[in-house]
Amino acid sequence: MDTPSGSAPVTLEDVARRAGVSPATASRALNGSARKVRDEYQARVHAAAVELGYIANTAAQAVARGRGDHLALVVNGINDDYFSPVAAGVLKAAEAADRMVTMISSRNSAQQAARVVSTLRSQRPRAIVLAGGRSVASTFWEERLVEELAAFQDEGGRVVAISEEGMPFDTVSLDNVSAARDLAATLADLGYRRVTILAGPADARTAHDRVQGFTAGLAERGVEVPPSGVIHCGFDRDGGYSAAGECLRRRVPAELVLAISDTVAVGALARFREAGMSLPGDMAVAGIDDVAVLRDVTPALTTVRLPWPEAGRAALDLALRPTDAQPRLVRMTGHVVLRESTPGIEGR
Amino acid sequence: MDTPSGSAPVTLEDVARRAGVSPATASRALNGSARKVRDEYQARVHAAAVELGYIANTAAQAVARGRGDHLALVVNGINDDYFSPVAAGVLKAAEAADRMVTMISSRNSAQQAARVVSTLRSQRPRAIVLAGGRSVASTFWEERLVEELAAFQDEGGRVVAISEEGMPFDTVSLDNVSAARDLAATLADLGYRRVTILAGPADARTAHDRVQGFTAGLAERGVEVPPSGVIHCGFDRDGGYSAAGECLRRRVPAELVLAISDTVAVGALARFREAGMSLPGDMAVAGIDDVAVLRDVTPALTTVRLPWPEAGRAALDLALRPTDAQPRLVRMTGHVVLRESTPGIEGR
DNA sequence: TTGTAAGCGTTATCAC
DNA sequence: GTGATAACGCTTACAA
Repeated sequence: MDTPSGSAPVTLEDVARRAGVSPATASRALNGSARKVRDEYQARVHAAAVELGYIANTAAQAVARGRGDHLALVVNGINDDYFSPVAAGVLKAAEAADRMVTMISSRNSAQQAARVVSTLRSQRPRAIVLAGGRSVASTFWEERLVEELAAFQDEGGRVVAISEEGMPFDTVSLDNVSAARDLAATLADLGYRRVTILAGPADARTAHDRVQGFTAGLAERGVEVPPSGVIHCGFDRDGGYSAAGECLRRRVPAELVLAISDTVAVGALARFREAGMSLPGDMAVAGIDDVAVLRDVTPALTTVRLPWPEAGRAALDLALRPTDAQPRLVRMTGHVVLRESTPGIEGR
Repeated sequence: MDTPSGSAPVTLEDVARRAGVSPATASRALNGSARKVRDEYQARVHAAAVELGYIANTAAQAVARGRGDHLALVVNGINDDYFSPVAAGVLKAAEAADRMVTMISSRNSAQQAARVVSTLRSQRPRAIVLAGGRSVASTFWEERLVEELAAFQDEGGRVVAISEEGMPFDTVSLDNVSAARDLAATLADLGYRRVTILAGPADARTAHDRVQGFTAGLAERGVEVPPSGVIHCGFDRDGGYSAAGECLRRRVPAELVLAISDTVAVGALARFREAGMSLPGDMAVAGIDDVAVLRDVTPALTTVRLPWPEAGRAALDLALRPTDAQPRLVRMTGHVVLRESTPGIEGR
């Protein structure tokens, strides 16, 4: 407790000596072990540990056991829409399982992700959870990333992806296609016919799937989106902002803008308002994700609620419940939330 | 590269053997060392490492060296207003310094924080950065936390706090008092006289300091805030929402609401709008922090921009530049940003 | 400069 | 059940 200044950390041996037992017994008493330790020793060791303020050295444990018992979480970026909800889900589950989580950002780049996984490998974590959408095409760095993860798995680590299906690892996927389809269909049913899609980056899988869903949902209701009605943009607020500008410039006749994400939608809202449009009167806007922090924008945003925290939880479950079986897949779906930004079309 | 299935990780010894040198030489060649290694061996070892796909086991390194070389970042919570900007600053600086960062949440509780630091200690990181405001009073768990950190420092780790001044560790502090004072004074100069303060939790140091700053800044301009004009609430959006409701209920005559944070301000905005008020016509609202994700609320929020990312950077600098000197202190200040939510009072 | 060998703190094996 | 003792992978005196 009141350790003298500049002291070295208390080791297991210190505890053992103090308790009058062997280091082996102390180890068995303090950390789990198949073996039982006599109650008296148990007590003595625990007492000694507390008195000395012993804290196990996890690095040493990792060396001895061949692998640490913590988890690593790779996210696209700290400012990413999905970071917060996913991380919250993972962290909560991790806490319940009494596991430490190392979070690290791959900054939206497969190259960085590959590097990051490589670094992570050196920590010998129990599992790596990779959160973040992949590319449409399989790029060099995407492949490198998969190799790196495969190598990790090969060494005895576990890999879980929260992303689109298709990686050769346990995966938790949110159904972007049907989320977008449901939203589009619902709004078509509300009467919208002339639709513009803010499509995000052409090479991002998540964006691609959602656009696919939008067009499919609209098509089911007999609504066509002309090529000029699909505007690609960045997967963030500024992307939505400039895409909305482009939308204005092109003078596409539209009564509804379908954005691939809430953040993009909010950017669009800002741009339209700047153009003097009345919202939602002059233009209806909807997004996907139901980002919590955006709940106070005006008009309140119609969106699809996607269970990101649950996905995080599920990912940790997969990570903690190893299996020899083929890669497992957990699919999750969202549900449409209608709000003020897309009033029904009464009499236009 | 193409490791056979189920293989054990490549060790330094494997590399050494392959390169035809001793493990010692391989170690010196791959990881920094005072010693020089003959160029030929250097090359051979590096080649062998690449061929074998060697990745150093940081756990083993940490055991051998007595301490790891990664950093740990303790944040209040993933959904915290300050999490994202601070973490971004820290992570960026860490990346520049080629350091891994373990992030972990203390979930707004000193008790959790103490526990978390204890766990972190077991990882033997180079430094622990503690981000998050402290309490007004020194509670049991606050003290426990400080003890835990002190013990860590005693063992040779470094501690840096991003919080209010006063902890016995290197500290980066943002001047909450003057931020609030500047804002209040500026708005008083704009003509506001009847002011209500959404004060946040009474025991949170950050909130306390900002309220102090508000009243001081107003007092300097001859504006008094009656006791009923100070409403305590949660340090989040919902806190602001309900406090604004309370404000309405009390029928406090006010033309300006000063919220201790942007998030609280946004909650208030929502509540006022719900009450049918026109904003900013019927009520001016201002916050503090300049949270990026809130930039699209309407009306645009007057606030004080606080350099959180820079604080994160500065904290990492302190962590990476050890010193024997007394705890160092880096003070940072913000600047007022006037926007639409607080138009000047023309003729009321 | 290089190699040998002794640690680092912990766990696992195997006698007792 | 317990305790030597040998790993674990790496670093670092100390010799050579």
